[in-house]
Amino acid sequence: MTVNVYIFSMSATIKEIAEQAKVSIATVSRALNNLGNVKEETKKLILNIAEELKYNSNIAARRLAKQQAKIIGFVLPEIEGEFFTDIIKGIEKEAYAQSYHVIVVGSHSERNIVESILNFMKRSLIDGVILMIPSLSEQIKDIISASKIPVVIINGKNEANAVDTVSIDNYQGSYSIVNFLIKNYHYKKIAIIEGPSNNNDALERFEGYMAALKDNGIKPKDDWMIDGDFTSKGGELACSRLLSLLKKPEVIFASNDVMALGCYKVINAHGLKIPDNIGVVGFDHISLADLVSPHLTTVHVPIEEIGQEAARILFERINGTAKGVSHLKISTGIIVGDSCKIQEAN
Amino acid sequence: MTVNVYIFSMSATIKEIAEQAKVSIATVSRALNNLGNVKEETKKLILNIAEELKYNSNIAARRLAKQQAKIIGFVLPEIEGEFFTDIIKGIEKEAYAQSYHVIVVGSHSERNIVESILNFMKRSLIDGVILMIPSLSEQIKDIISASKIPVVIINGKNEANAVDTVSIDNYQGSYSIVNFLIKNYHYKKIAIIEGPSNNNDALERFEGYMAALKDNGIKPKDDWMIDGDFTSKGGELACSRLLSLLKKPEVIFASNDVMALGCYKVINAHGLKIPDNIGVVGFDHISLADLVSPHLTTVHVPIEEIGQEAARILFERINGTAKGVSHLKISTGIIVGDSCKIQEAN
DNA sequence: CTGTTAGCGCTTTCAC
DNA sequence: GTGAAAGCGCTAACAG
Repeated sequence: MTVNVYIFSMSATIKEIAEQAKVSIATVSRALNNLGNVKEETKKLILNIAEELKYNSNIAARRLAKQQAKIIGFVLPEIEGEFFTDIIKGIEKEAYAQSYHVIVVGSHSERNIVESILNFMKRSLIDGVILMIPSLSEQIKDIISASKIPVVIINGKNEANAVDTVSIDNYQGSYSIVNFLIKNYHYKKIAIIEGPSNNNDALERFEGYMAALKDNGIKPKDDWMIDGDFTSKGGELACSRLLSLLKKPEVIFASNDVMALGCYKVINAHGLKIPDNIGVVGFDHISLADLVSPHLTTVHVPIEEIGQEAARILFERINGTAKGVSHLKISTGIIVGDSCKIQEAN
Repeated sequence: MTVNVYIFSMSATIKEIAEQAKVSIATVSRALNNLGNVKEETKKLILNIAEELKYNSNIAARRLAKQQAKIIGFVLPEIEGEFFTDIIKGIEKEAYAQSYHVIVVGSHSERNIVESILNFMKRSLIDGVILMIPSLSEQIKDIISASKIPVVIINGKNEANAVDTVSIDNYQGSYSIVNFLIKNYHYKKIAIIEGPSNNNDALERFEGYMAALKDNGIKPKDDWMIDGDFTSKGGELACSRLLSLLKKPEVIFASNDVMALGCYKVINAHGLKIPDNIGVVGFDHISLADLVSPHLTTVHVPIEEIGQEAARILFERINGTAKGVSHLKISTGIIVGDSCKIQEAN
């Protein structure tokens, strides 16, 4: 690509192209948009001139005429986290492939999620929107169902409503790592630190844990199911409880990595060694899982893929090629670190 | 705010308002845009009707007429990092205050930065752009200088060119933490693990280190200045080198947190204790700095503020209120963790 | 103060 | 195949 100043010199309009090609603007429009009904010859001529003039269509004008924005929106939740970047990247990638742009709005002190969404939907600013929200309020549900533009929700519990959703397959991820602990490491005494009780991810992860135990003939033990809150401090507290038990577990499944790190801290403070004295596994595969020592064994969540799939589904709906409501579950994988150790048969 | 279905029902146009108010569309436009020259009475009437009709201006139409997009762009670099989210949040916050929207484009396998930028600037899509790039190629410089729309660069070395920049005050951050190590903890033997030699941040951090030593009458020691590359592995290697020296330093200043974590790993592996046997400090204050134990003492970088300031400067330029080229340095702060210990006088 | 009117650049009928 | 012309919804002179 050659970069030169002309690119910015007041991009040519179809009118100018029409003049040079000695045709009408209608023909230019047709040629440029590949609408057929244009003689090959004139079309080539027009395309050449357009190229020469470094023509770029004026997006606002096209939008006005077509009543279509070629923009989708992404509403950021209020919560913090390192993963938005990746989600945005995924969305943007797909949007690029569809020649769409992505507008990002956030919710913050001066504005709540509802307002963000509404502001988006009104004014014919965008053609579709991706929402990332921990839970759907009634108000938001109303907005969505009244909305004229397609909506895809990331990580909402798919409450069988008519909205497309994309979410992590927490159940599968949880099941497979617990199963892995049993089958591969021969762990039998597996504790879990749960997430917030009102959090859907946390709930599904717990269910996966229970199912894996059951399928392996292991009886769950109440003492080994501790409440947590997805924070480091919460992990520490829960871990302390577990270490103070008379019958300690052999391994702790923290239902997110941040809590697993809390466990690391407490276990070290107790003068114990991971994985020799006790194993730890997490869920999420946040970047620091690979930075701590020993490396954390955890469930990998393909974050960028979530964004990309959400966008893909949104475009299916925008383009009218969707064939029913999607509730996509993104599968996870296992990252094998050094925080677990094969147990001798006993 | 009351949410109801009407919001989405084909937003009214100024024409409809004009009909109901029995005035011309021009008057409606004036009233809506607060342009004066409208009798208070009619204005109130118009505003009422607009409210009633849930009027929302059609953005595309306004853009076309005003030749102004009310959108700014943000170009994501190819590099990874947890901080984009915060930067975007900062930008979006400021944009919201100015009633602007933010479009995000990324650079990835299918598209390089140059292409992203060009695509942005052409087509009158946006009114200004914020670029986040590690270094300015000649090509990009050309594009920027030819550009008709304002550009603000985040984290570029401000090469005295005419472009506004916002960057971290690496020198000050580095100087102050090293100074803090000396003044507060009485460290005298301070090693540094440098960043990549072609990285401007790394260079400035090194200079801050040197200056702080000098101002405290401490002579730098070649053995204690080790090359690094901002990766965890690089931190490990450098730390190993330092621990193998006959004359070991008392504390290691890793010029970013990730390398500091590499040090943690090696120091633990050597059976040494932080901060009893050796201290460690970092730079960046990434989220895991607070999750490891002992908590890392490091330099805090206010990331969201960077985005917000970049946007603020961009709007100054868009609105024509800028008074010369800005090269803003964002000051850092010190996060006191537990990875350092006061040294006894010796 | 208010109305008329000419665009902004593009798409899209409807004739020819 | 191609052109003329009517908008899309809004802004901004220009009259009055």
